[in-house]
Amino acid sequence: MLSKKTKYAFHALIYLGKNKEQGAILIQEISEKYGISHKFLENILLELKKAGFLGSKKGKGGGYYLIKEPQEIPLSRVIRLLDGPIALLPCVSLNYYEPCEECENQETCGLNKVMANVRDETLKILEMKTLQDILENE
Amino acid sequence: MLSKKTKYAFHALIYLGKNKEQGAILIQEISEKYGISHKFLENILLELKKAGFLGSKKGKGGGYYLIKEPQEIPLSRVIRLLDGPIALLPCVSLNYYEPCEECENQETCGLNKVMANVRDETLKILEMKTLQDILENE
DNA sequence: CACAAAACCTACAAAAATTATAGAGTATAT
DNA sequence: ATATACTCTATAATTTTTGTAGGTTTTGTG
Repeated sequence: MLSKKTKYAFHALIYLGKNKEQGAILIQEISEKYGISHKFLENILLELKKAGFLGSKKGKGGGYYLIKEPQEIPLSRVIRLLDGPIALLPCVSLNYYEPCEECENQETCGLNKVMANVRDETLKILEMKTLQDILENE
Repeated sequence: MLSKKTKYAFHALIYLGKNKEQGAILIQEISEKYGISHKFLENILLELKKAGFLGSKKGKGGGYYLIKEPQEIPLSRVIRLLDGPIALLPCVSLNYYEPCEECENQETCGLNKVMANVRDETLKILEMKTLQDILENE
């Protein structure tokens, strides 16, 4: 399951995507809309900004806005950013690789091989689906 | 990522699958093989037994053994048993459904629709892959 | 039958991760 | 100059995961 952080990130991205033409949007507007703690959402939006999805403006009239096209934001990137690895095991993670402690030889580990396969198939889906797909279903 | 519980469950199933002809196998044998705490593994094997994957025998000469064919144990069932939902959101979980608090109307939620789609695709993989596939790669 | 072996069961403790909050700092429009 | 609203770091609270303790029950064996 996605963490709340990631779920909230998606809600924020969706809201910003739907209201693109309005320019900068307040954290507060989004947090009230979805009943998310203002401060918690603040951290999330900041991460999304640092990752290059959002832009922001300080001071009066400020707020956040999308700086990427919705079709350039695959689910996989958002999930990796907020939740970490998509792979089911650390030893098959492309972005957060770590060997499994209990595994003597990764080369001959059947679990490793099958999970690498699952990862590839999962990534196909999560890289194909983008914010655009979500917006089209709203 | 899978929890350690689920990962250990897979290791145990693999070990029992590989050593099928030996009959009942001690918890201790598995826990030592993979460096898993005996007591922690005990709980896991018990769950696998209650779910109908394993049989057991008490007393001297006792232990655990596989009672299902490896091809009858899809990854999805093991993951659901130990880790819970496979879906990325509670509102699209088939086995652990819960509405999302922040979502007014699930019927018109684009996130819901896309995540239901992701769930279907993910399930196709996790239901197709079985313990048998892992054993074949060992 | 007595005993030892090994699974069964419940509850709890420790550790880690997630979720949430606090408060001071910085940039900007008016 | 001031109010507004994002930025940043640290920390607190909560929940989940991981691990431990200790007794109970079943079963094979001498």
